[in-house]
Amino acid sequence: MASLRDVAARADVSFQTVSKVLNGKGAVAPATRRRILDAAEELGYVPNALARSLQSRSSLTLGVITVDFASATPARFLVGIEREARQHGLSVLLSSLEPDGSDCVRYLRVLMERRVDGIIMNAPATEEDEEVGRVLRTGPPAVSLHDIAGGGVPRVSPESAGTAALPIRHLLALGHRRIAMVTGLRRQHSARRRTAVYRQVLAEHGVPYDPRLVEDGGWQVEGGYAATHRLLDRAGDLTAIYAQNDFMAVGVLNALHERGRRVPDDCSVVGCDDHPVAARTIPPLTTVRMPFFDTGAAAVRLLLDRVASGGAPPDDTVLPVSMVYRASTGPAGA
Amino acid sequence: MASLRDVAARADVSFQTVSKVLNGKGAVAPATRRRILDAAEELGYVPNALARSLQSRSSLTLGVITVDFASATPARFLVGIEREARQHGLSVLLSSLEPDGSDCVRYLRVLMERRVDGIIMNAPATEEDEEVGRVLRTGPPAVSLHDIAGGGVPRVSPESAGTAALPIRHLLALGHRRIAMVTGLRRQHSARRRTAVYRQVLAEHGVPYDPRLVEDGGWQVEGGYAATHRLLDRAGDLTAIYAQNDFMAVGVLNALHERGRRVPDDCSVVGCDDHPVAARTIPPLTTVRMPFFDTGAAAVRLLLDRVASGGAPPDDTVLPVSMVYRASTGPAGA
DNA sequence: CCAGCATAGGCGAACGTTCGCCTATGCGCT
DNA sequence: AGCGCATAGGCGAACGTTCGCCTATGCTGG
Repeated sequence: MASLRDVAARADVSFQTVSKVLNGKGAVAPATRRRILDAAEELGYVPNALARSLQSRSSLTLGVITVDFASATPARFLVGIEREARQHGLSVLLSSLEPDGSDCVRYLRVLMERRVDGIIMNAPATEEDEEVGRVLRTGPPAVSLHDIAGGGVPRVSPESAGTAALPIRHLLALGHRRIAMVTGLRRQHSARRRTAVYRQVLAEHGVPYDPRLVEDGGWQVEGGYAATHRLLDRAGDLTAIYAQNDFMAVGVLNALHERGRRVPDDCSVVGCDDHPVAARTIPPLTTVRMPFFDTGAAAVRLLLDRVASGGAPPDDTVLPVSMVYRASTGPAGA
Repeated sequence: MASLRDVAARADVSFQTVSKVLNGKGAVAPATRRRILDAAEELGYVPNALARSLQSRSSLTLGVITVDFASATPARFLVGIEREARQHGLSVLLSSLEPDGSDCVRYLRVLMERRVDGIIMNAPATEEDEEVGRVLRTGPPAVSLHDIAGGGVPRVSPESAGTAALPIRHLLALGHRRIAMVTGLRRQHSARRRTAVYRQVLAEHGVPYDPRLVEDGGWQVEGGYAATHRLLDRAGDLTAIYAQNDFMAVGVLNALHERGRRVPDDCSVVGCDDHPVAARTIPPLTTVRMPFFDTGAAAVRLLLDRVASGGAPPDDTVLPVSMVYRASTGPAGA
């Protein structure tokens, strides 16, 4: 692969002059310029970004560490991140983690070795990992979609309280009192926080908390399905179910169908995320719309601000969520 | 950020000796070794992969160019690619394209500038782009999940003929004759190829081809929904629908439900991909299982072979697909 | 007692850039 | 005629590595 020197030799100038021409800096005579451009063209010269980065001390790369994005949610964050990064001329170096996040520190190190300009974390599994927090604080500027142990890393995320409060209030307003919830992996902060909000909103409306109405669905379709069967087995009087994401809600709908419970007449269902599929489940799903792409984009912008300013970590950013009302919810006891 | 030189100064040796110690090459006295390791530790030394790549002429990076992976299919390929790459110690540089693939050449150039060791393409929109083919042939070894104009780039993909032949044969065996198909974007090769196979399989069974039974669903849930309504409007006698992916099948099921057609009694439905959601639609969806992760992984392995051997592009790799039978299909006229 | 060799570590060069500074040429002005 | 200045382009250095080769020291064996 041709280098500046090769082009220079062919155009009979010094390689620094070639650099000048190719970067449009410095004064160069039109004829020389032409000769250099031709030589570069003929040799198929492609600049070496590695060398450039080495010299300029900026790799124009963002590192992204994400939970396995085979599921919909992380993939959509990732899309938002990638799109925004691209718009700023940055490349994205992608690392996905084991489900338990055990290899996070290792990948952080790889990103640091590659001198990425910034790091975006989307790894709920590492929320309590002190080591991850420590490494993040010593490395390049970082932003996280989740909590980071020990702080110092600004967070950008959809309003987590709202994702539980909105649907529960909606169901309460419809007259429901026995409201079940299918959670994501309960050992994760985000699922636990939503559970706390669930309890609090119920309490505000004078509805007692019943732990038998909460089941772990592990974020997956099958988990939502199995959780619903368990819920119906031990709390058959429930009249509504909130699933913490739409995929689990698909499993919920299926299980209710199997049990002969009509939706929404016998049981209302609310999902979360507003995945395209939610619009066409049977019945179409009332759900919480999450600003996935915007969150990813906001994370990138925040990171770039940090890189540019070099200042202290800014405040957390919270993006609003909203309800989408469809046919899967109705008045209690209809 | 500390460099070899900084560590060397602190340990009072030459920086090359530090390099030796840190890479475990060459003979170094235990005491010196200790001093160097301590110095590196104290300074928080992190090697500079950029400089290393410059010298070693290998970036240990794979470039991936993919269609927008907000939809399920490309995301799952990507996961397969990323997992396999990780296992080989390679990082993944991610670029996603505009829907029309117009920025493909630009991103290829970025990858070449960054001296990636190989390129994996997952961009159906550029299948006919001659320029893309040309650039790919001059760059580092590449592998594509789709066709590349002008050839020279080995292809790794699920068996495309099977994805249409299997479900159509299944429906024919159930006695269906009026079999409709909801395609992906029809201007793409893969969708067109499946249409050709659809015609051929029908012909083999003596069933005439009726263009009114084929509709474009554009790969999306809503597209599948709208296409089904159009199909029912103009060919109400259909008894089965094959949707070229599961998300469109969700839309198909919903539209049939709206029209009061029971599945599978009044109309059978087959999807494609075996997305987790397919197992819990109402009714659960008969579908084609695609080896997404395996395909991504196979692409990486093929690419690594090419990088290692430096040989000529190997043959195309085709991975088998299979049927998953669920409740959405049944005998015709049941 | 010295050749020979293993061991420890230094040193120069190269990878491909960018940047700042220096020099040579030519021209206009007083 | 001579000064100064703009223009064109050369040159050295630096970014942080790795690699191969060289040298100094000390030990072993004949």
